[in-house]
Amino acid sequence: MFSKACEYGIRAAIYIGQQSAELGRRVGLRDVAAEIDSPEAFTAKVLQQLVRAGLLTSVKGPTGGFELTAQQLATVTLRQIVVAIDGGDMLQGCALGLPQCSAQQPCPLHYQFLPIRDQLNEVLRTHTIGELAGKVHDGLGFLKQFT
Amino acid sequence: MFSKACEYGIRAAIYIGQQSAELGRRVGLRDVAAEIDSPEAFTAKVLQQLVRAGLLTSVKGPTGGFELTAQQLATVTLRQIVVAIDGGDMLQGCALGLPQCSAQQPCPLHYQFLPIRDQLNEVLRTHTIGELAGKVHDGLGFLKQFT
DNA sequence: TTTTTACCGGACAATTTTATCCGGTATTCA
DNA sequence: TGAATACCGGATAAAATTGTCCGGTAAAAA
Ligand code: FES
Ligand code: FES
Repeated sequence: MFSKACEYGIRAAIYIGQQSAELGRRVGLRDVAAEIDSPEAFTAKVLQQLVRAGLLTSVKGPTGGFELTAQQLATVTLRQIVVAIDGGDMLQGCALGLPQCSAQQPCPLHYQFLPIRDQLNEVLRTHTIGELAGKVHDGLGFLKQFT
Repeated sequence: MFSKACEYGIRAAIYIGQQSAELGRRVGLRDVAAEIDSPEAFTAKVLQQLVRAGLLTSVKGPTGGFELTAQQLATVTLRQIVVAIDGGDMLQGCALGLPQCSAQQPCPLHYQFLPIRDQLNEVLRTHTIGELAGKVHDGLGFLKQFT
């Protein structure tokens, strides 16, 4: 579905968002990688992408780390993260890989896949990081497997 | 969504199925690759996978090529092709990459993604190659872009 | 039987994705 | 000011995916 980079990016953003929202504190890379169970250096690259895209904030030096501002918590959507990392192909492209998806020359699956893709877009578009972070805080969602 | 190999495999199977159903003739690799606009040698690898999985039939020598029997046309589903090439991860795995998707420890997107994944499974499970081949024959579906 | 056709199988190569390492820079704190 | 902290950026490497090449095998036709 999503690339590994995108999976890490989403999980990281939600974790950082939860810490920002509930505890008002920044979290370091080491902490993030441990809490979402991802490779540290690779996660750093993904977070840098998100920072450059303006979807989360970073601060250098001691007491530094990553955080989501109140504004980011309320407005950054899953879709923005997915687009920033994976691009829009999965959100617009043809399921069978035709160079473009359109009703002009639809692939044999076009009309079956449209509602699925629309629903995916809807989910990604209507959920903010703050909202998902709330679920984690309430114990309704997990970002790694606890044995 | 799907891997390139899987996209080629689905398009190829539909094209071969259409030729088998409507014209009762086998098609060669060169023909397949041209009609679905895919790299020839790579497509050969994918077709070999599908033959080994019993989802389509190949015949060597002159007048040989690939075909779908009447039984295969009526019973082989998209899901079988996807599973044979990409495996079942996209059909069962967690959207955020957790090692397993379950309501025991759901990721924050679990309940939003379940209906999407269910609908995807339903589409793949309920459409046979013969059915999709019919759309191509009727001009309702395309397997490559005509300019 | 010989030749030709076309799939099969394995090795190989290019590209993309995933992952690591390390020095540089900015920031905090003593 | 100096030292420690932690993100930044580029280079590098490993792995997976995508793509190619070529000789081998089976089958049909001459
Ligand atoms: S043309 Fe294939 S999904 Fe629209
Ligand atoms: S646990 Fe993530 S989709 Fe089910």
